[in-house]
Amino acid sequence: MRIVIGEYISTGIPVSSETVVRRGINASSATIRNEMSALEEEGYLAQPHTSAGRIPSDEGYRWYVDSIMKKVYLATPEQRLIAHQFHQVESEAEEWTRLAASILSRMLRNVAIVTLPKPTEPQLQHIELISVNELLVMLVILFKEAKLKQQAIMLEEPVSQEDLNNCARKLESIYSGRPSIKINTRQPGLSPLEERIGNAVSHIMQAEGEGEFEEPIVDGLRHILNQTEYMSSHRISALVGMLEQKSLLKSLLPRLITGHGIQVMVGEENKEDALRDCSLVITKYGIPGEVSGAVGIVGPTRMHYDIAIPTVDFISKVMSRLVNEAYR
Amino acid sequence: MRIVIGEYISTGIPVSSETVVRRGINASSATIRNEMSALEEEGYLAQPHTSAGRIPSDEGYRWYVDSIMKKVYLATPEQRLIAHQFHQVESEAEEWTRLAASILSRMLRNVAIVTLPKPTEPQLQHIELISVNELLVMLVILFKEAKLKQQAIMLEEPVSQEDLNNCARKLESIYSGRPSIKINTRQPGLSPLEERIGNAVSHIMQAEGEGEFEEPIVDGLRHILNQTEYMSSHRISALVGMLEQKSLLKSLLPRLITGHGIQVMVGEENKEDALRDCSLVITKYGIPGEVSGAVGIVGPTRMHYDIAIPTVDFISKVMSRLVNEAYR
DNA sequence: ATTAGCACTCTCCGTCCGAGAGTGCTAACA
DNA sequence: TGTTAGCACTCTCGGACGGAGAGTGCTAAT
Repeated sequence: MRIVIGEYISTGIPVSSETVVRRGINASSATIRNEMSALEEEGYLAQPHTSAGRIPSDEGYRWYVDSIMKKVYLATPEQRLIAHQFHQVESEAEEWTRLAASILSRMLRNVAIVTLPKPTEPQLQHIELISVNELLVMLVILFKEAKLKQQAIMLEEPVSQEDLNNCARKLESIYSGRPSIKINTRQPGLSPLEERIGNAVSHIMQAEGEGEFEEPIVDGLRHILNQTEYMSSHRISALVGMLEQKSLLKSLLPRLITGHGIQVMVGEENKEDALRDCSLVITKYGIPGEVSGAVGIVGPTRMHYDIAIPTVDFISKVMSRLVNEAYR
Repeated sequence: MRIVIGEYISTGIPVSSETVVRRGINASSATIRNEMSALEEEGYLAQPHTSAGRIPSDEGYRWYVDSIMKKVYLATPEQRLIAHQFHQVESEAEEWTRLAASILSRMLRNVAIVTLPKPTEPQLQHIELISVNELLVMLVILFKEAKLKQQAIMLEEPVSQEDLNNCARKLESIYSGRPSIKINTRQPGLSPLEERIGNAVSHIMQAEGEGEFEEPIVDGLRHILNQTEYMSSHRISALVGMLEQKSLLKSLLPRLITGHGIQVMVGEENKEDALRDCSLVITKYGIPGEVSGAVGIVGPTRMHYDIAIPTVDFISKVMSRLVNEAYR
C-alpha cells in the first residue's frame, strides 16, 4: 500500500489513513493505520509529529524509485513533444545540449544538468595558424568531433604565412592520430617556432583529454526557489553555489555517475552535503568507450520520479542518437 | 544629516533618532526627530510603521548615490587585490570576462553581469574550410578581434580540399573589409558551392553584427538568496529566471545602459518588473565606437553603493585597458 | 484479520497581553 | 526662533493561552 508515496509526492501534505481510503482502497482507515505503523517500523514512512499523517522517508522514496525503474517508459505525447523540439535544431552539439537542458528543466520544473558530448580520446583533425597581425598568430585546432579550440600566440619575430602553414602541417603530422597521452614527449628536430607552437598544441590537447566530462550546462535554477521553500536557506545557497561553479560540478560528475544506466540518488544517499535535501536523476549518454556525456536533473526528494526518470532516460537516448549521427 | 542611509545600509534595521545621536551628532534626539520628519515629508525617508525608525526610500538612495558619485575612487588595497588577480590571467578575452564577473561577485557579494567585449562592426579576418569527412565541411571564420565562429556544412557532393581553399579565398576577398550590413546582397558569378557557403558566412556575420553587446556572463547568483530574504519569493524567482536567460538579458542590456559613465538604477527606477526590488550599478567599457562591453552588478536596493560604485568603475577601467592592449 | 469507536495528542490559528522601542507633541529654555 | 527635555501614545514583537480540527493508537467487538 504505498500509494502513500505517490499521494505525498503530488500533494506535498502528509497523508492520513483516511486519504488512502478515499484513494480507492477497500479497507477501513483503521486497517490502513495498522499497515502504516508497520511501514513506519520498517523505516519507509515517518511522522512529522504524533498526530499528523505519514510522509515517506528516504528509504521509502528509494523503494518507490526501485519499483518504478522497471517501467521506464515515457508517454507518447511527451516523446512527440521532445522529438519535435529537437527536430528544428541545427546540427551543432552545443545547441542540442542547451536544448536538452532547457527541455528537461521546463518539463520537469527542476534544475537540469547536461554536459556536451566528450570523446574519451580527443583526436586531432587539423591545425591552422592564421596571422592576425605581424606578431600575433591565432592557433586553431580542429578535433575529429568537429570541436574547435583556439589560442592566441605572440611571436618574437614576424613569420610569413608560408612558414606558418608549413609549421601547421608538420605539427599536424606529429600529433594526428596519436592518443593525447603520448604527446607530452618532446619531438626532436623542431625549430624554435615549431617547438613553441607545439607546446601550445600539447597543452590544449592535454587539457582537452582531461576529465571524463565536459563542463556542464545548467538550466532552470529558478525552479529551485519555487519548489523547495522549506529547505533551509543556507542549504539552498550552498546548492546554488555548487550548481553555479561549473568547473567544480564537472569534477564532481564522475563521482555522481558511477554505474551505467539511469541512476537515482535520494536525499541522504548523496555524498555531497549540498545535495542532502535533494534527489538526483542522472545518466550517461553517448557511445560507450568513445563519446560520453551526462544528463540529469536535481530536485527535491519529493519529486515526480515517475515522470522524471522516463524523461531523463528518453532525453539521454535522443542525445545518444544525435551523437551517433554526428560522430559516425 | 543623512548618516541615516549609511547606517541603514550597513545594519539593515530602521534607524532611530537615538542611533543617529550615538553616531556622533551634536544634537539631541528630539532635534534629529524634527529633521527626520522633515526628510520624510520631502520623501527621502519612510517609516515601516508608526513607532519604528526610518528607512531610506528609493529617493533617499538616489540622493545618497548622487552624493557618492563625486568621489568614485577605490581604495588602494582593493585596487591591488583586483590588479593582482588580473595579472595572472592569460590573454584570452573570455578568461578576463569570467574573471571580472567572479571578482565582482565575490567582492561585492552580489550578482555580477559582465559581457565579452564586442566590436561595433565585426570585421572578417580569415575564412577557413576544413573537410572533416567526405561530405562534411567545417566552416571557420576568424574575426579581426580574434574571435572564432564555426559551422558545420553538409555538402551534396565531395569537393577537394584544393577547391575548398579556393572557395575560401574567394569569399574572403568578397567579405573582407566590408561592413557587415552590405554583405546581404548576392554577388554575381558564384558557383553553387560558393553561393552555399557564402550564405552561411553572411548569416554568421549578420548574427555577429546584431545587438550592442555579447551574451553576458552572470556570476554570484547564490548571493541573491542570502541578501534578499525579505523579497517576495515569486519576485526572486522572476529575477533568477531573468538572469538565467542570457539571451533575454542580452537584449535587455541596451535599455539598461543608456548613458555613458557609471550608472545606478535604484529600485522603482528600473523599467523591468523583476528588478523593481533591486538596484543596478552598471557601466560600459571598451573603446568608444569600436569595441564595447558592459560590467555591472545587481543587488538589493540596500546595497553598499559606496563600495560597489567605485569597484564597478575600477573593473570597467581594467577591462578597457585590457581591450585596448588586445585590439591595438 | 478487520473494523468501529473513542480518548488522546499535537498542530494551527487567533487572541490577548506586557514589554520595549520610537515617535510626535508640548512646553520650557537659550 | 531653534533646540531640548519630558511624556503620553502607538505599534511591533514574542510568549502564553485556548479552542478547533486532524489524525493517531488502542481496545473491544465482529
